Amino acid sequence: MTEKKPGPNRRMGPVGSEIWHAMLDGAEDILREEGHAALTSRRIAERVGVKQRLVYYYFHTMDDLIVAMFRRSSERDLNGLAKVGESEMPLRQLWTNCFDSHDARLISEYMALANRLPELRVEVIRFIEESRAIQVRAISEAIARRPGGSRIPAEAIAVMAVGIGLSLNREEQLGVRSGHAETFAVLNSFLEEMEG
Amino acid sequence: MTEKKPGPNRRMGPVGSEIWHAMLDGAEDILREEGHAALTSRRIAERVGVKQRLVYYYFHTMDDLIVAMFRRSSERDLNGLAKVGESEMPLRQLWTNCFDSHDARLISEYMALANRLPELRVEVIRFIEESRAIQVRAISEAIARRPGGSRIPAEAIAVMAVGIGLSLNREEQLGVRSGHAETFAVLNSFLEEMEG
DNA sequence: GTCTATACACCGATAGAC
DNA sequence: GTCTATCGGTGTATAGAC
Repeated sequence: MTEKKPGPNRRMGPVGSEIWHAMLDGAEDILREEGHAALTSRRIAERVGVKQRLVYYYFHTMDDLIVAMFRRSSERDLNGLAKVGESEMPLRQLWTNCFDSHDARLISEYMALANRLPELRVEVIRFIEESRAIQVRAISEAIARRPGGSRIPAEAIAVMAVGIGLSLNREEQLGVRSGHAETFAVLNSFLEEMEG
Repeated sequence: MTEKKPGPNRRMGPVGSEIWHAMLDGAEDILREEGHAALTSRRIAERVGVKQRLVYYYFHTMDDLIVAMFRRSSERDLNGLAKVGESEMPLRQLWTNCFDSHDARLISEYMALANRLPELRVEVIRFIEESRAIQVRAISEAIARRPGGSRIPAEAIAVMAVGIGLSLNREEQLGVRSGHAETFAVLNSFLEEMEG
C-alpha cells in the first residue's frame, strides 16, 4: 500500500545501508566525471562491483536514486553551512564555503536534471531556500557586530555572493580567468572592510 | 580528404539552408523544454516533419549538431551585445540584456553538455571571453563619461553582473524569490548612481 | 541479499534505392 | 534531397531462482 511509482510491489533494500551509500557514492562520481548521460544503473553496478539488478533492489527507479543522491549531498552541505555562524569571521567563512566546497560540474548536472525531474526540482528549491536562510542569519549577525552596520542588506549580500561565487567557480573550472583577479580584489577589500 | 570523425565519406547537405536552420530550431526547443536526454535525431526529425535519416544528411553526428546549435545561438547573442555600446545608458542596457535575453534552462543544458563535449567546451569558453570583452569595453566607456569615475574596475563589474544576473535568472525560473527584491534594489541604486 | 536471464524500447549511424 | 530498412548497442525495469 505504500509503494511508489513504477515498482508496484517489489522487495526493497534498506535505506542508509553500507551498499546503499556505496551506490550513491559511485553515482556521484559518474555524474561528476562523465555527466548524467552516463549515469545508468549498469554503470553504477559496474563501479560498485555488483550486478545491475541490485541497483533496483535498493532504488525503485533511477529517478529515485538521483533524488536520494541530491538529498544526501544537500543535507551534508547544510550541516557544513550551519557551522559557519559559529566562526569568528562568518563572512570569510561563508565565502570560502561557497567557493570551494562545491563542484561546478556537479551543480551543472543537477541543474539540468532539475529541469526535467519535478521531484528533484523541489529538493533543489528547498536546498536553495534553506541555505539562503542560514546565510542571511550569519550575515545579519556579522553586520550587527559591526559598528557602522551595512549599506547593503544581508539578503542582497547573500544573493549576490552566491551568484558571484558560483559563476567564478564555473568559469575557473572551464578555464576562463578574464576579470577574475580584479573581482577577487574587490571582494577581498569588501571582506576586509566588513571583518578587518 | 576533408571529412570529420565518424561519417567517413558521406554526402552532406548545405550549411545554413532553410531546413538546416529548422533542424537547429527544433533541437533548441527540445533542449529547452525537455533537456538534452531527449535531444535525439529521431525527436528532431519528428518535430521538423522529416525522417530521421535526413538529420544525418545535414549533420555528421549529433555532437556536431549540438555544437552548430550553440555556435549559431552565441553568434546571435554577440551581435545583440555589440549594440549595447551604442546605447545612451550602456550599463542599464547591459543589465537588461544579461537578464532577459537568456533562458536559464538552456544555459544549464549547455553547461552540462560542455562537461562532456570538448568541442562544445571550447565554443562556450570563446563565447564567455568574447562577451566579457564587449561588456568590459562598454562599462569602461560608461565609467570614463562619468565625472567621478568608479571605485570598482570595469572587469570586476562585468564578472559580478553576469554572475548575479545568471543566478537571479535561474532562481526565478525555479521559483525561488528569497532576497531578490533586496538585491534588485541594490542593483538599481548602483545603476542610478552610475547613470542617473 | 544477490544473482541469471530476459522483455521491450530507443538510440546513433549507415547502405543504398528513388 | 529525401526516403525505407536495418545493424549493433545500450537503456530501464522485471520475473523468478538461489
